[in-house]
Amino acid sequence: MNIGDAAKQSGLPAKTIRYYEDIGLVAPGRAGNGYRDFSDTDLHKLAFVQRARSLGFSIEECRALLSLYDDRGRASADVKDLAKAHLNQISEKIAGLQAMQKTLGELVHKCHGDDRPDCPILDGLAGTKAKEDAA
Amino acid sequence: MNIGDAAKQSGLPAKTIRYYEDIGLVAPGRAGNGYRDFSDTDLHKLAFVQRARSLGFSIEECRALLSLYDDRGRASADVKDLAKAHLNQISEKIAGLQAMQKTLGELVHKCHGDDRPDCPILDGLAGTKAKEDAA
DNA sequence: ATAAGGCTTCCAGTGTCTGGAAGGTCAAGG
DNA sequence: CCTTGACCTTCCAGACACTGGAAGCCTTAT
Repeated sequence: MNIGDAAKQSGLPAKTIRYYEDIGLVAPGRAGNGYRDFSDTDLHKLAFVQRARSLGFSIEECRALLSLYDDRGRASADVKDLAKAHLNQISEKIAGLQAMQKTLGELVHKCHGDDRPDCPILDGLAGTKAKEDAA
Repeated sequence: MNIGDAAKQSGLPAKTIRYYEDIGLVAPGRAGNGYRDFSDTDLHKLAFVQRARSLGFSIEECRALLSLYDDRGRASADVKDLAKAHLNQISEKIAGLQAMQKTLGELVHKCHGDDRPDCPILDGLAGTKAKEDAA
């Protein structure tokens, strides 16, 4: 199967698939004309990586997951550990974003947003009047 | 003021400050010896950018905010629009991460995590048994 | 024969720094 | 005066995960 069809079936752009080959995530064979030739196994791996990436796993985490997937004798605990570590990273990112949301939301709330120049958002960013002064 | 002190006062690494000069966010003067010489205004700008970055604004958004900050005649509505657009981006990121958290959390929950190879996480990523089979 | 579309490789750019090398400057101590 | 160490300078390269584009070969249809 050529790269265009592999792209359609895996949901990944052809460019990305070539990149994945470059970094050694997949190793499709080659047809006589030099075209990449994707087997079913290759396709499964691509789809696997696509799903793992969509869950936020880094490329290196995907590589680790793929090698666990290939290892018939793996311990599911190893996979679970990797996934839990990633869940922690996700939670931290969410917490960070929620903190931003709260702070910025408060500033936005305080800003009247008309054509006058006075702006609590800029004041907050500048560090002047950072605390509420008769909010 | 030298870059080391500017770094301490703004909370930004010296490397980052040099980078910000490179891309034109700040333009400190130079002392006779070639060292950068940061004025109070430069320091304020650096601290401003530091805060804006910590709220997740991109460099280009920071550039826009700085120019609004410099513009005594700005309309606060312009600032508010920028901030609200950024709040939307934050909300979208949070939603995306929460979706990942939910999906991955369910997979982790289903995985017994012992030394046997059977692993619902890998099955889920592989697309086989993606739906719960007697979860 | 030709044209369209898919495939190949390679180079460069995205965004935001970060690390390191090679070398100039400054203040303190001997 | 010389050395040492901390600080400063510039420039190059790398990190992440692609993405775009150019130049050129291969396949298929007309």
